[in-house]
Amino acid sequence: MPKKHVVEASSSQEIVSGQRSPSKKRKHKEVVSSTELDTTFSQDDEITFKPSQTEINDTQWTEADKEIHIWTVKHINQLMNNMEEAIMKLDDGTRTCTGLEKAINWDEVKFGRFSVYECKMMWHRIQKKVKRHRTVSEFYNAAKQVLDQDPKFFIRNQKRYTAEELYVEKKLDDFIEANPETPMQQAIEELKVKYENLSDKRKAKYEEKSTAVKKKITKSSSNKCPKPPQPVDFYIESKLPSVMEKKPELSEFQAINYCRHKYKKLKESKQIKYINKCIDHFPSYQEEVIEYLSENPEKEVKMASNYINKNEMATKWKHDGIPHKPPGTGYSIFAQNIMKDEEFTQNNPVTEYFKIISERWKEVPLEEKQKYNEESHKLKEAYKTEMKEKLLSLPEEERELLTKTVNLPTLESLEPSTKKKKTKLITDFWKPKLKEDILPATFPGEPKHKIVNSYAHFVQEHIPTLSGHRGSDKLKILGERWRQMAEEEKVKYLEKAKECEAQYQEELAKFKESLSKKDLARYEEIVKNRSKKKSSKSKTNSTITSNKKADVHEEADGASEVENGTGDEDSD
DNA sequence: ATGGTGAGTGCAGTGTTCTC
DNA sequence: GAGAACACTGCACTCACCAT
Repeated sequence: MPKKHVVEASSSQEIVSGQRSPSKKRKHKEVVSSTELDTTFSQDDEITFKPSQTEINDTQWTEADKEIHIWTVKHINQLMNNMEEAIMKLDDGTRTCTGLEKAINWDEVKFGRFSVYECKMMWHRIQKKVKRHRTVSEFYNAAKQVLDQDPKFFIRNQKRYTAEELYVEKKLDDFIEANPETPMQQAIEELKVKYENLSDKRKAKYEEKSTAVKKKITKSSSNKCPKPPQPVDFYIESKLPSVMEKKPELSEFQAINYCRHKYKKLKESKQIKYINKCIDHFPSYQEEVIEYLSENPEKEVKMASNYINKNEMATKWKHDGIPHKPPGTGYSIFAQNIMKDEEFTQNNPVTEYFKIISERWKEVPLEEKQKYNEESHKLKEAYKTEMKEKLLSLPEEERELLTKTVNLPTLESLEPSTKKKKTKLITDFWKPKLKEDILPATFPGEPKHKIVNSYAHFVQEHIPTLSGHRGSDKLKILGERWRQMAEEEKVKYLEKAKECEAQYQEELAKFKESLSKKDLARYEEIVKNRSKKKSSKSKTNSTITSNKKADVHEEADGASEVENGTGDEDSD
């Protein structure tokens, strides 16, 4: 499994912005005036030169570059010395000029007031001049040397498209060697006939190569950003030749579709092979995109972050030992059990499944339902434990990726207490993460507001005695009792309320004292926000109530209209 | 707006298999 | 991934009541 699965879009953006756009180059070209770059003589009386317009165009000039464009013989010698050192570090005898230029550390080469770009430019000029200076025999010897090392070097870029051409290319050298008298054109014709007489199996081999070449050419010519292949593509790649051989009646397109269909029906254990191939290929895809971006700096491309889909990812994790999520509820288990029955699924239309299941579920006795629910609970707990163990065994980075991509539970959600803790540690308080975290409802450690209402105290004390009544009835009864209560008796609750208020104020003052200036400001902000929310809520509530009332009126009006025969429908 | 609480409601999300 | 039909869960919220 590749360590880095996801490449952030921002990094690819950097690649884009890291390139100098062609327009910028043109700007520089315009700025460099001919008078500035005139050939001059230095104090050393040595001949200097100005870069040609083409050289300026080829180079990425900065404002600073323009000022230091005069090279003397001394400078050239210095550059040569620096280049020698740099080349000695890298050159293993096989590097080409282009390859060397890419690998070289130009920061070590640059010197004095000459920038990297200017040094590069001068090195280009030196190479160009040396090439022109070469004699024909030197050139011939160099070419011969290349040919000895790689006989196909000078023809490698010729693209051959068809399977037949690929066959001819492969066999031509041997054929000519064996038949030195045969003219080239005739040799090609004879090889073409030979190809025609090949077995289908051997032909398929060349067809496969041809498809790959065509694919490569179309890819480069269409200049589209590479896309990550899917597991099914790897399956097609490996199976297509044999499918086409076994089913000659199918066109290539049909054969591909046939492969797709086959892949869908493949067991998960077999799909894993192709999913893994896909994952292994992802770094190559990233490289392709980076290369594409460097060639097309003007394009804004977002690199795919998911190279396999959710299901495939789940298959992969499942295969790697991630426990499979159990069915949700007792009813789900019941439904699942019925669905397992092939007779049931074959004899009923899909849309009827759950109608039938729900009917059967209704007939299940309560005790049995309870059993299903217990089983569900057991499975859930077992899953939680297993999942927790598995997640803990993974490195943190991988765990995060896993929970993000497959929507697997987080470690927190697997904790035994299912209810979320509402109070936060004061140390965690300043960590802004989620929107709701920015302004929570309460401040950690804040004293709870005490009951300042005498009636509320009365309710609090007496409501437990009315356990047999409905919630709404309880307050009805207590309201009645409160009204009948003597004023002297009420004083008790009034004093309690006052006491509570005083206690609350005291606790609040202590709490505020314990806070730092920053925390206090934060707390006050929360209190302010709380009262704002409440007032807006009460406003919306009153609007809803008034709207409801209006609705009721409208409904009543509408009903009366219908009754009176004035509604639109009735009038027709 | 506040205290209390249970019942009820609405919504989002989960699960099942299969097709398009 | 949506949609087909259904059950279920969990959460947030409302409602009922009253006096201060």
